[in-house]
Amino acid sequence: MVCTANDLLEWKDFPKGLRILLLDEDTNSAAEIKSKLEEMEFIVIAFSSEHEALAAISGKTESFHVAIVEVSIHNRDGRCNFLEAAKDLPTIMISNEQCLNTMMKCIALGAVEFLIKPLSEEKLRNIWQHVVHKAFNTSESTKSESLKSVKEFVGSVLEIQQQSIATQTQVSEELIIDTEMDQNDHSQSAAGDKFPAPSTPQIKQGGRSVDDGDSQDHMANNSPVKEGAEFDGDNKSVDNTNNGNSFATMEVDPPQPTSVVSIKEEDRSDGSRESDNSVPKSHENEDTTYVGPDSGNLNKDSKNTRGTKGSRKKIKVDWTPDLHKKFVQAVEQLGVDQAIPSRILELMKVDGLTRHNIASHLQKYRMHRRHILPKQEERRWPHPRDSIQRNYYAHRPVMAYPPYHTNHNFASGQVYPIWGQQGCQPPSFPMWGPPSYPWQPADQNWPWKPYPAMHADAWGCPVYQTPQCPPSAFPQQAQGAYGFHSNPHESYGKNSSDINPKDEVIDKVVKEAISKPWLPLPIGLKPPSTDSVLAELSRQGISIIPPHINGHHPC
DNA sequence: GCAGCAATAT
DNA sequence: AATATTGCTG
Repeated sequence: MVCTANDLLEWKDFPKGLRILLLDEDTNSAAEIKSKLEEMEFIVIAFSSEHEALAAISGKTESFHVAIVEVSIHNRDGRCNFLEAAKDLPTIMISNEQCLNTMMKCIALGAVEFLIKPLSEEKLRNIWQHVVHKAFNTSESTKSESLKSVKEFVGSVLEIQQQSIATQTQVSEELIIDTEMDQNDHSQSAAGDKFPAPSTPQIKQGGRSVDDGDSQDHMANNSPVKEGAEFDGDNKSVDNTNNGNSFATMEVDPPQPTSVVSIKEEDRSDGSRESDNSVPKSHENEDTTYVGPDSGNLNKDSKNTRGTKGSRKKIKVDWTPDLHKKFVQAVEQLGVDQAIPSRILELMKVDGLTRHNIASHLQKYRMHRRHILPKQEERRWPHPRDSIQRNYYAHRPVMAYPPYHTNHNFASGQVYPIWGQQGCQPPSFPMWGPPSYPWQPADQNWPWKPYPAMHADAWGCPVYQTPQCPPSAFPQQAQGAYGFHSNPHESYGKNSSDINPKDEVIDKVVKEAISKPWLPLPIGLKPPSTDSVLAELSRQGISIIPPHINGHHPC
């Protein structure tokens, strides 16, 4: 029985009526589970053999909304096959054994959750969340009819909620999670239990069902929601796990995890802000990150009537390094030439992001590449002029900064981020990918945001605060620091060495500068004062200073 | 209707 | 400063 969009009424009592495929060879267990599920008014179709179950879903996963499959170390392999065959069906594994290996394998193969028997009513009650999650996180093309139906329903519910926020009475309250305050503990039937185990998804708000404009149907979620809420999104697996009150988190979908975007709402000057009682609008960033780009939300401003796209609050996507990395990966994957917003959006699989967001980011990204990479190349492969010049570039702290980045930033001690994996990164700044990734090249680097990795030293050249890399030519270091490496080959491999000068490098530079003061200083640098030089040397343990330091030519 | 770009708004 | 939005063009 396929469910179509016309069956919305069918979900009047959602999640009652969800069709569940149950596969458990242990007849006693199966009967018990089936009984519990039926008490909750789910429709259970039980199978005692994997073969039958596979036959049942073969080619028509739309016959079910969710599958509950028992697994043990004995039938694990077979279950893997099942998971493979049931890719489009949210599958919950159940077992008597808490075998981490098996659990991981199942999850890795796409199981949405792994529950250990016995299954309590609480555990079973929330399984609908997987269905909803799947419904919202599967591409339209591969989505089964049953999931489409659910999605449609959920979308309609959420929309209704938005429109009647004030009175959150309506229909399936179960799905509603309110936003602002509290949450988490609703006693509602659906979301009710306290987050059961591992990954039981908690839908918190949902929101958007419609895209705004272009959107895809993703939802977004956030992690730290501040005031408004948005809806969920997906899960970036590990990361966005909810902190205790995750608002809109949906469960994760192993096969293709999507991420969530965090968005900040900006205050709008127009009066539409209405109500919100909410919080003092601290808008600024801080916590106001929302997730979910779309309109959604209920809370905050949603009140307005507009339906789908009317008054969408303004939300800002926070292009975190991680998100940017995803973006870059998508671009690289598509090829710079074919990277267009819609495709990037698809590849990124980040809920909440819209094509507009990406277009905007892409615009900036391209601009960076266009303006910066060429110059970078020049610097990277300078025309051999004279040996002196070359020597100079090879050993001096050159100010090889792209125009985009003003030197004064360094001068003022401001710090910059390292966008990319080629540089030494602070422990908290994860590498963006193994060297084998095709995308990693230059793109990932663009220092748009300050990052506490380097600062200007007395010489006016960037120096890492936590030097850990071997010496290398400075021009590159400077570039790496700015994240404008354009040569992928150099990028990895020497990685950290390109960017973080070590103490010895600094020493070398300092010594050289001291011993050859007649050499030109890098553009943009002003000669250090003797005092600063001495201070720097002293700081680095260099006490012997050549007599000619004061401007006398050594020869 | 989308993509891309530039200008402008937030 | 970083993004979003808008207006235009193709």
